[in-house]
Amino acid sequence: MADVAERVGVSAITVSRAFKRPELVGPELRQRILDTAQSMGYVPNQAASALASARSMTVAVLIPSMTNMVFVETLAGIHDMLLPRGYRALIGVTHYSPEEEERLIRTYLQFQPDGILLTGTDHTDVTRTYLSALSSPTVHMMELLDDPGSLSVGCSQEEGGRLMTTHLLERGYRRIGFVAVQLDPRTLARLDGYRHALEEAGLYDEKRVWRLPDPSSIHLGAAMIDRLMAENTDCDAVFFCNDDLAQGALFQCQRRGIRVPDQLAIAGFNDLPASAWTTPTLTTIATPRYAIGRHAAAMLLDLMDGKEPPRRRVDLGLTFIAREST
Amino acid sequence: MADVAERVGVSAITVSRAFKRPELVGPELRQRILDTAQSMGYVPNQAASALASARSMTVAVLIPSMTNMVFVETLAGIHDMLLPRGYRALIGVTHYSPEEEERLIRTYLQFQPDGILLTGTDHTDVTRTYLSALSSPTVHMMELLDDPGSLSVGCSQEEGGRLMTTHLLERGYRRIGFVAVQLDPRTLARLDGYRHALEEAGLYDEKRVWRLPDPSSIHLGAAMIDRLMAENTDCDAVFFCNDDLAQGALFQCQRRGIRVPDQLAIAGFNDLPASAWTTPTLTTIATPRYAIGRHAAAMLLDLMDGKEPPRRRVDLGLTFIAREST
DNA sequence: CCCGTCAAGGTTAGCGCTAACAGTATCGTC
DNA sequence: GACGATACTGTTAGCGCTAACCTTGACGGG
Repeated sequence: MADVAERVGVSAITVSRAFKRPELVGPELRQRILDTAQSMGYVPNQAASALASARSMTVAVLIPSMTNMVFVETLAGIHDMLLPRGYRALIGVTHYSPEEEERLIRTYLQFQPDGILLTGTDHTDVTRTYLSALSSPTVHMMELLDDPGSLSVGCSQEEGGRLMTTHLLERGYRRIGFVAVQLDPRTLARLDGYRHALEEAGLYDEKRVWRLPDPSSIHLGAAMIDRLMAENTDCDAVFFCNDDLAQGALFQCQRRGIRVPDQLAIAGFNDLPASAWTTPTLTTIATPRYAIGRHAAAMLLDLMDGKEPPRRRVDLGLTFIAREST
Repeated sequence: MADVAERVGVSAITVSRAFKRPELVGPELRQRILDTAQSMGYVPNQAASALASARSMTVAVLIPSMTNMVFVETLAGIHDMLLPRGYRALIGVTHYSPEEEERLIRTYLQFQPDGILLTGTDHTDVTRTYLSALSSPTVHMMELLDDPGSLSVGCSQEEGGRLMTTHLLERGYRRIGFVAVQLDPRTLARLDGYRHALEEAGLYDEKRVWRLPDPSSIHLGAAMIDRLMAENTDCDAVFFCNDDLAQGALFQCQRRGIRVPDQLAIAGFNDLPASAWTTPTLTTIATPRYAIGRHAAAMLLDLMDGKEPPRRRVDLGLTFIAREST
């Protein structure tokens, strides 16, 4: 920066301003500075800038998984919102573990992020201590928090579970199963919604619920159909906590000649792209994950500007999508 | 850091060393320092560290797309390799545009990355200038470079195209079509492989090649089947440049009652998870994308340590997977 | 012509850390 | 008992930038 300044014949601060506060430098001088910098291959040093200004222009984003498209799309929303404003996302993958999240938080605090985006509400006490000791704002994504002190953007997973179960009841199914995998808080909330809806109808039966800690996959969904058949289940419908699971189930039903939905109805969650194309097409619930990313980032931008966001809790709702599989 | 040092009764540099060069500090003093830091909520400031040490412990990673699982898995490989060594990835999405890539490079150079990972070999001149002026090493992923001055980890896309086409010829197909979308260099290399194989067999016909700039999707694959039927194509096999495209085609064939592979054979590329489960299952070529990420990161780690990597060009090969659709 | 105002640019100091070099005990060896 | 090696800790200076304050000159109103 000093070299550029000398070449142009100004002081270093003017070069700094030409980059960071362009309105404070005369237009033609500014252009000369930028051109000279370009020709000299000069690029401002972000570490020095962060140190001097106490602004890292960085947002730490923690998501449970990178291979789950749901979070990747959330990330895209965050990205699209932050980049134009000059902020960069520092992405961490927690693998659904609050302990891993704590470790990542510790690492990422070293970057003095100007804001933090977390997935879910399931954090360790240490994580909570770190965050409350921090001056940077934190926004929680996916699930909604009732605590008025916290900021959250998401949708009600419990309502999703309830919605789908109610739909199945309306279609006349009475022995509705539920397959829960991963067992993260969002899956369990969907399970709660399912249970409440069935309890209200007097039809809840624990033996129609399968809980598996494995990650969701097509393969596992197919394996679950085999298991249900082997166990001679009496289910007339199965609600899978995730679309890829349900897709695997549909594939396997097709292979085994199980007629869907006549013999067994199948429902999913999240509306992944392939769900509109399977045979039969999959009844599911679309979650606004891209919008969640955008909104959470927008809220964070407000907070980092020192503004109070319009709402501290934003429910972006769910879209029920009835298709052929139920 | 000064506060922690004072509390423990040592100098600041000892605190610094307790974190960054633990072997230089006596074990029990080190523990006392770490405990005190923890209790005071002290976390080292990465910006100051980067400034003083001229090491950002950051690697810039540029990928074309976040919604394409192929690159997400590559990212996972990179992540898994870099994190244990203390490096962080700064992820940029180029949307398949060399100009966007140039813009991102400019932005990310501000972070003084210790290394750079790029996808493909298609870069603007300005990007190349930036990189050659830089002291940090760069590794190219996915495609292989013949230039001995460059470092690359990937597999031969052209060979992939050739492999699949040869397989189709061996199975007796003679009027083999190709659907190319996105039209990025990797797709075009597969198309080249396809063309060369057919030319050698004297069976290449330009009218059986479809080129579309749109991104790959199930929807587009399904639409292509409709288009092929509407155009009354004489193809007995179609090689889709991507699995999701091929999956869409399979779904649509099933819907329209087109028998696969008897009436029309269908092949894909990349081996996405669902391809083993469609009806019929999809013949495809598995690409070692996770391994590419790991290897590229490992190569970069060597270079950042000042070591020369064992090889400057690593071909991780392809795996042909014959299934029911051909 | 004085004064206040404003735009454009400069000076000074310091952000929090670590490289490089400089001690200072302690120990074993001859 | 002198000497070098080893293990640990300290001192000094500076990384590249920007916040906060300061200077200068142009301009316009009364």
